[in-house]
Amino acid sequence: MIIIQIVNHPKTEIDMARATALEKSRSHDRIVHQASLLFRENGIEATGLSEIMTAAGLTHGGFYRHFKSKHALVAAALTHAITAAVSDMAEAETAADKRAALGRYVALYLSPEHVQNRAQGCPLAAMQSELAHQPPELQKPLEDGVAHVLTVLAAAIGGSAPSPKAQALLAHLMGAVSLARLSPPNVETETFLQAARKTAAEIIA
Amino acid sequence: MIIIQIVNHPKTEIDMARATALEKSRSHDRIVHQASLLFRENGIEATGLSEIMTAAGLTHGGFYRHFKSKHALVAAALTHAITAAVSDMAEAETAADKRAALGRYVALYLSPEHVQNRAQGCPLAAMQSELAHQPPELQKPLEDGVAHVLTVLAAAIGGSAPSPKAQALLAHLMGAVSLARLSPPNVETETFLQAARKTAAEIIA
DNA sequence: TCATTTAGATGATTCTTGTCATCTAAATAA
DNA sequence: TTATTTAGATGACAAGAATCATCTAAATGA
Repeated sequence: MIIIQIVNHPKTEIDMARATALEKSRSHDRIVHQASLLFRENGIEATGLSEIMTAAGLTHGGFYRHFKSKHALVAAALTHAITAAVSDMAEAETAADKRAALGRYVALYLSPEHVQNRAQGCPLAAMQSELAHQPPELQKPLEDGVAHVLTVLAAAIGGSAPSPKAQALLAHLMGAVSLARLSPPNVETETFLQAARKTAAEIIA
Repeated sequence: MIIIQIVNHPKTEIDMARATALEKSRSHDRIVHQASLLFRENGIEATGLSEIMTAAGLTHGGFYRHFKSKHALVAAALTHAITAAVSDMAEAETAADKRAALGRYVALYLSPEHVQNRAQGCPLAAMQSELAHQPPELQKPLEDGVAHVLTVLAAAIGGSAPSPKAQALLAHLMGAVSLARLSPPNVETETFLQAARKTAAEIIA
């Protein structure tokens, strides 16, 4: 009741719009977030819209209030995931001891946890081959995202893009996690990741 | 007419069976080969059975004379592609100068041609993320294939599996080609591949 | 109070899959 | 000749997808 009274109180135009707009914005964010998890976990094509909407607590029909197509959602989810990944790296870029921070990031990337946690891990490693088959309108967000990651890595290493070292490092990180995911989880995994960390350190040096 | 006469001539049982069996075997091989190309080029899920059968010069309905399901074809196509890739490497394993032969293989893998030629290139690099989502019955052929590749690489380097060097090398190769394919083709590609070749050489050394 | 807007739900559509029963044409065997 | 086998073709089917028109319930504004 109190809520209703409050709602009925006069508000500024911005406030009035904000109430519903906020709801929609929250739904929007939930859809994007769940999509980014499911795409990484099960693949883009293998994930249906209804699965995503259900995960977001909605039904499939409401989807087109938020996106004009599945492709548009893929773009949003990809950008979302890359942005999150870059902000993980941002620490390495701004930290006092860049090298130490970068080392911590590399150790996190080349950890067994990351190998197992595909849904919350690096979107490039998780969706690599599928990303190459996306339609042209997705290529630009993708290429921009890759370029962004490379810029941040280059800065953390101590140079500026285009940096062959940053490229070699990213390639090595992605390849190592991908290969680890193609092999059965066993005791060798850790020694393999150790070898990958060693190589990564040599690339940075 | 002559042909008919020849056909009507008595043959041994083996010969008689061989004529049709050979036809079927050839169709079978064409299906597997075209599938392995299309899966790498456009993705496994994105490639329909009718597309594959048309590419093999047949119609979609005949498919189930050769395979019990699409999954069975995926397994056959994957094994086919990995076997072909390994035989490319075999030279490096048996050559007099193993290191030089391995160097040639690495140069070929990290070439612009391989980056562009996804359909005929390394199946692991081409289908990476999709392979991880395949059903359990495909995991064993896949893991065996990866293990086989690693064994051959380890032998070429001069050790035996499990070899952290071979693992790090394969990871770097796969990652470099994948990353190159995620970026727009431009002049930087060659300098990036150059950096990747340098790192590969350091891993082997 | 009543009219308008809109986020989300329902349900239908259209398309594409993988799958399979059935038909054909040719080759083999009797 | 006639019967049998079978690789491949035809066509249908069910399941699942993306998409979208329409309905609903609630909130806004007059």
